[in-house]
Amino acid sequence: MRPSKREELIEKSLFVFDQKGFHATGMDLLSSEINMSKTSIYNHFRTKEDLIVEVLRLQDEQFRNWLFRRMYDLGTANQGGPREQLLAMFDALSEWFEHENFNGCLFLKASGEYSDPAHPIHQQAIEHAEMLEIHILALVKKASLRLPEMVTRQLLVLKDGAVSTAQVGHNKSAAKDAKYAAQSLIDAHDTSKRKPVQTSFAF
Amino acid sequence: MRPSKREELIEKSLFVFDQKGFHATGMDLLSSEINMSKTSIYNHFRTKEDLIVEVLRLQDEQFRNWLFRRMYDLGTANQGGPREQLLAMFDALSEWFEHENFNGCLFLKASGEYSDPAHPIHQQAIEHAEMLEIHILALVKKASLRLPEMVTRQLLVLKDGAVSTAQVGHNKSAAKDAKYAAQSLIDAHDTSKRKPVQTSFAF
DNA sequence: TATAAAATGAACAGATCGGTTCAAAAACGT
DNA sequence: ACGTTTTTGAACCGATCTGTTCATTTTATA
Repeated sequence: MRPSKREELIEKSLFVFDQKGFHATGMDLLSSEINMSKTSIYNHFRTKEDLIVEVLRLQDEQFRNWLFRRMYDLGTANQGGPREQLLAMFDALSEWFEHENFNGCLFLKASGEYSDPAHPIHQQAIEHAEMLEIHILALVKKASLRLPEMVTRQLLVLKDGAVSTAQVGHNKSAAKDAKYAAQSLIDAHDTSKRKPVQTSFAF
Repeated sequence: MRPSKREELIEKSLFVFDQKGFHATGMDLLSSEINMSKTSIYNHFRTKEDLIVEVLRLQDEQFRNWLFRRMYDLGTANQGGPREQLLAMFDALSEWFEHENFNGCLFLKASGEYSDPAHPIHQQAIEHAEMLEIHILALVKKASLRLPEMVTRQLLVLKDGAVSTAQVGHNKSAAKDAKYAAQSLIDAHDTSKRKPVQTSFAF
């Protein structure tokens, strides 16, 4: 069994599921869209759901690789450090949103169509989020931010909010808005800066 | 045509679609779940998609009514003003997330299953977001925050991020994290407080 | 070039899809 | 109590669903 054929199947299925949705994509349609016989598909995967799980695994790998690489490249330019890499996440997101094939987050859509958290497909969405959190947390700690776990979760809330806002489409500036919000958050927790005053006072 | 039967149909369908998804819910199953004959359903609605649009209209009305009422009640306690109402949005979200029937945002799921922005179902999701934005913007302006449009979009990004984080389920503290982030944001744009310093400086 | 492995198309299975039809029953307004 | 409206169940339609079967062709390896 050549690995390339199987990989090609998963990659092309990823595109179709992303564009048309999981339940809305029938196996006959998928077969014709990716130019592979249904017999072959079922020779590689026992069920449609098995295929979807593998599709999500590939997307997890591809997305994380792309995002972290992009954060690094954009963030380390001009002597940028971990703080700049964190902020570059939102510039990377912006690039993603502008892409012609952007159609929302596959994991978000997967969790929506398979809402049982115990379902293997939903589990993949959960695992993807956990993997992202590990990497972001490491960067937040490198940036010496106070309350690193909370700041990490907040940055990921901003990221997910930008993604879902971009998916629904009511706000084209989601990535930029999220970036400015992230800047405020990071500055407010930067140990190298004076702690911002939280209570009101006169000038 | 009695309005009560039709309303009952929409309300019960709302629950089923929310729990099982749109494509995953067949009309025969829906018919039995809501105890109404398929003939009657199709006497009220020409197509399944027409029904879904009406379901989303009801959800828009119910959710906005509930959220704004809850923001007002929670936010105006203890002499709270618009600032407290805005922050109360995240307390309301937290209540929602804790509810036994919480299954994510119906509009987010709708936009995921009907990704064409021109589709009437997707349009309902967009309109819902716009209606929310109008109300939040009014509150932000009442709170005399600088850059009210941007702050509004940022607060909504935090809200959507908390919702999608709670849907995927990898973070139970999403509402609380979003609230703290919102506090930072609001304080940073409060005209009655000293403008927070954005550049680093020594003590 | 011979042999094994993999991919193909097309038919098939049983279930379900969205939607329609119709005669009978139930609920309604007056 | 009447006639109208609404609801019902069940059968039915053609299409599509996930998944299987199988004989044939293509591809890779040796």
